[in-house]
Amino acid sequence: MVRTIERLPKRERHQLLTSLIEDNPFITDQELTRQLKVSIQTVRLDRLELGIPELRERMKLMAERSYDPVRSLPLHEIIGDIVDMQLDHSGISIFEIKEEHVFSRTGIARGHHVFAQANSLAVAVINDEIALTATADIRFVRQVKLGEKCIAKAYVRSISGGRSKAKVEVFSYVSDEMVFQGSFVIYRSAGESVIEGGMEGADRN
Amino acid sequence: MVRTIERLPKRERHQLLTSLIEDNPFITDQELTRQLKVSIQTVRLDRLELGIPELRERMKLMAERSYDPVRSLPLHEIIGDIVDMQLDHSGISIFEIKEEHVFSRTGIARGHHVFAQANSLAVAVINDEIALTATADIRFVRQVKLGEKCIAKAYVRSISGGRSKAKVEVFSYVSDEMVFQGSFVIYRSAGESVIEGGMEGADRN
DNA sequence: TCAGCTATTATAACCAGGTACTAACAGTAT
DNA sequence: ATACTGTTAGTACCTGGTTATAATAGCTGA
Repeated sequence: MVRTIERLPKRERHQLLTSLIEDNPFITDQELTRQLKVSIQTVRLDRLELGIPELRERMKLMAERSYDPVRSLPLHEIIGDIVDMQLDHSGISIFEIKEEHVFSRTGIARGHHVFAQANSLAVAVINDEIALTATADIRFVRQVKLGEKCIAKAYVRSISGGRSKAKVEVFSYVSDEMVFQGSFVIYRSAGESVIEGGMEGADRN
Repeated sequence: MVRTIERLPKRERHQLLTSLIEDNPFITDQELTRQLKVSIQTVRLDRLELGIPELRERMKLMAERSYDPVRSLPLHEIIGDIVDMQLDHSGISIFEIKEEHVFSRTGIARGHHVFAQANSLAVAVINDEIALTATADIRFVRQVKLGEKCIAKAYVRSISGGRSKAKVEVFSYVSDEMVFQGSFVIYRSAGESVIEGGMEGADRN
């Protein structure tokens, strides 16, 4: 038969359908019919097989996610992904600079995102129920730009003051080049009452 | 007639309807009918009068808002609301600590939010096309807790280094009590090329 | 007292964007 | 031939509405 050139095998069509919906969740089956050049039933069978819900369900899920005040914020716990962690000793996290972290005009990351990565890592590396940043001495060595991956390394330098203070140094790199350096003093509660003057609490079990 | 006790005058019903939808945007007219004890037609006329779109439109709007990568993030430009601004001299912003800024267990604000307010204010107060944080020396004096309003005051202390550097001090208060203090060095471009070592760019016209 | 008004309710037709099911047909494999 | 896969078609039904038209109740002013 004159198998039209357009027609894809099922597997490929499934992939295409998935990616079409992924980068436009607001697309209707009608539209998909047009783009995939198959009948609307096929589109629906495909969605069924792939477990992709109907348009309205997709919108509802998105709306619900954005309505949840906790999940809707990216800066909840630790900023960046932990890739290595030795409590009370050192830790490493990676944080990719995306559109939402930069100034649109310049493509340069806003400083507080780089700070947030370093700060949350410094707090996380302290093995204690509650850890709070007391002071920080930071330096932005060079700009970090859109798309760059920022690797923060934290080292616990000392635990002093009757175990109530720790000094943590954090260095952030973009491929071997240092972009940020910070020296943090973290207060820690040794299971006791909250220490005055801090700013961070770490939820940990 | 036995005007049922439940029935509200139109005005009050409108208010109630508005607030019902406000704190549960996922409610259907059917549900509203039950809660307001009027017919579904009345509910719909009310929505029409009040310009409240149907459930699906409401969900769509929410989904679209959360899908827009720019609008979906609260930390885009300046953190906190500017209440006073004298460029190259001083500025004040207010930032309310909400659920999303604190550790759930302790109710204490994460440090980088307080830092972000101070940092973005320090950058904003510099009257230049591009302003970048070079270094910061900061101190969290005491914790800031859920619900507290953080008032940051920035003062430009000096403009030196051939107009390419500015020193800005920021003090943050919760009702007269200082909670944060920071000393920032901001690089500025006097309309020239970008200076190395900075981290912030300010979009301004 | 009665027309005129607003507010409310009822009824029906219609819509988008589906689900669920049943059937038919083409091509391919066994 | 038979069975199986993939695709298309058609129908009934669903939710959560819209739009339009009409009927009813209650109050108001002259």
